[in-house]
Amino acid sequence: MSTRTSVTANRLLDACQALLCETDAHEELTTRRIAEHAQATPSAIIYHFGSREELITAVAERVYRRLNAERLALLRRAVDRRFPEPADLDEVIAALVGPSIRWAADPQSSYPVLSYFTSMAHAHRDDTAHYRRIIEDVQHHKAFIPELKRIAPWLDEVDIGWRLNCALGIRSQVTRSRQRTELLTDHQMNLDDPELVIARMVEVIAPMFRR
Amino acid sequence: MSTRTSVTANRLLDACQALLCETDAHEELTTRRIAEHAQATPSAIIYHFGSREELITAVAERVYRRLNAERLALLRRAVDRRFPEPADLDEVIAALVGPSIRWAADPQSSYPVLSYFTSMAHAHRDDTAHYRRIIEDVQHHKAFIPELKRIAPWLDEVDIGWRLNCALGIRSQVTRSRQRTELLTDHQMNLDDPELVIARMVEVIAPMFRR
DNA sequence: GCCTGTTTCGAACAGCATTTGAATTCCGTC
DNA sequence: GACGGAATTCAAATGCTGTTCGAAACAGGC
Repeated sequence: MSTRTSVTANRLLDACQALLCETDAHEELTTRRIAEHAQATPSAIIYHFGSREELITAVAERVYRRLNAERLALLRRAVDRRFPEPADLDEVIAALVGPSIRWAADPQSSYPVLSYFTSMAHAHRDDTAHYRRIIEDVQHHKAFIPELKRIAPWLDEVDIGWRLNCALGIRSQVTRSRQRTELLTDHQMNLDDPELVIARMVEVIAPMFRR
Repeated sequence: MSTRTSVTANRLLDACQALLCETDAHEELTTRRIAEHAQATPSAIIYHFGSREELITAVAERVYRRLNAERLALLRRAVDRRFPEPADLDEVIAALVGPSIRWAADPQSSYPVLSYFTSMAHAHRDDTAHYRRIIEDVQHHKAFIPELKRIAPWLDEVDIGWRLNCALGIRSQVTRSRQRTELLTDHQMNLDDPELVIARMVEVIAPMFRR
């Protein structure tokens, strides 16, 4: 196997990402089509990544990293703005859920990669690390715990983690089950405006951290 | 195609469900293996159901129906207990999320079917009805709206639907991302005890519907 | 007995991810 | 510039997959 950094490897990553974002027909995400799109052969995928799944995982990891960086940058900004006082709760929650919501609403973004990847990781719940590894990486989320603890010191760390987890569940529901959200709200909510959706989420999540 | 009710069709449904529940290796959910387990041939799957996916969908539908019935029975019980007063909020929320949580915690249950099915339906977001049909069926969830409206009359129907949707997101997070939940709560929460988890969820969801 | 419609089955087919081994390209060293 | 060994590419082959097809087996009404 190679270093995963050759020009071909990068073209494969880009091709895979493009196919995941452009089309909704993920049936067509075959090694042959990815390779064709990258001007390579299916064997190149195996050579550089070991398997088709590991290529997809590598793509997802790239995208995840960008999303996480955005999240953490927003958290830092929220903290800095009030330091040394605790950050504003609404702003921290917006930092937590905002990037996902904005990406999911933007048809230009790479969000479909994450959407597809998490579905797959859940379906193959068995499996050899490489799917789960990314899904279970909660370090960036854990970064929110200390600040939330400062905001709501009467909650212990378990309570904070539990509420954080619930907030993430709400986020997933909104980003990944858009149509269900629409049906339950009778199409009265404008899900195309991410800032409005974020405000709605803050409105529901913030009370979890209040007395 | 047949009526889907012949003895062979039923054996195929049972075999598919058994394979989905028994093993974690869903790679192995092939037409040949399902057929073998049902003492039939792969062609029988096509003949009775049209495709492998439609067989899986039929299995999921069967399981969904049972879960929904359980949910609605609990809702009715909660309503009847206080009639003509509005039902107890905590009890209504427990009716909404309880069955899923209990099924997910019970290794004997058919919950893996739903877990697998929803993942697949999300991954193939493109697609021809037959996956989505079940996922987007929110009628049983909508049944909760009128009662929640009686409990929290100061919220309009959109607010209720939105909060209901958020509650479902929390439920999904807990049932489907168990390990993430464990990590965020530092393994301090006993996720094996469904009643304890339900109580924790009520504690977080109920405030959404309070003034 | 036959005939019609339903159900089963085995043999094919196209497509898939991956393996293999040979061919090609690359690059530091002579 | 030429050599040698490693890194990379590729075409062909392997063993899966879901599905198609046509022939066989079976059913029940006349």
